[in-house]
Amino acid sequence: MPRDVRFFARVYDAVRRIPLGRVAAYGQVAGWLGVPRGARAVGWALRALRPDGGRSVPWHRVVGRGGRISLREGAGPELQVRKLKSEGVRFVAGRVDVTRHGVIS
DNA sequence: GGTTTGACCCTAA
DNA sequence: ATTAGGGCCAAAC
Repeated sequence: MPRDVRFFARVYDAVRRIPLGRVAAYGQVAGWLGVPRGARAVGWALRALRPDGGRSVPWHRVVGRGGRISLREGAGPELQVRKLKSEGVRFVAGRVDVTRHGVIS
């Protein structure tokens, strides 16, 4: 893997290949990048996406392990939930139904 | 360079 | 079920 490619860019590419209506965990995305323990770094990359508004990256399809929404306060969590629901993603007890919408790998 | 910061995650209590 | 603590990684200070 070319090391000259910025980590952020690799994260964004990985997130882009999450199909509509499916979700992936931060740690899962990290695994795709070859950094199994880099979940936090993935979150860090997505946080940096904020100024952009995430228009080119489906950031809302990335959730915590077990389908938990990681965004803490403000308009964050609601926005993510709204976007997911608009894609047909189901929620159970406040979490994404990961058995149903989790990515296949 | 060392230190701090997070949209994490696992384990133990 | 909920909380606390520690380890993780990459970028920003």
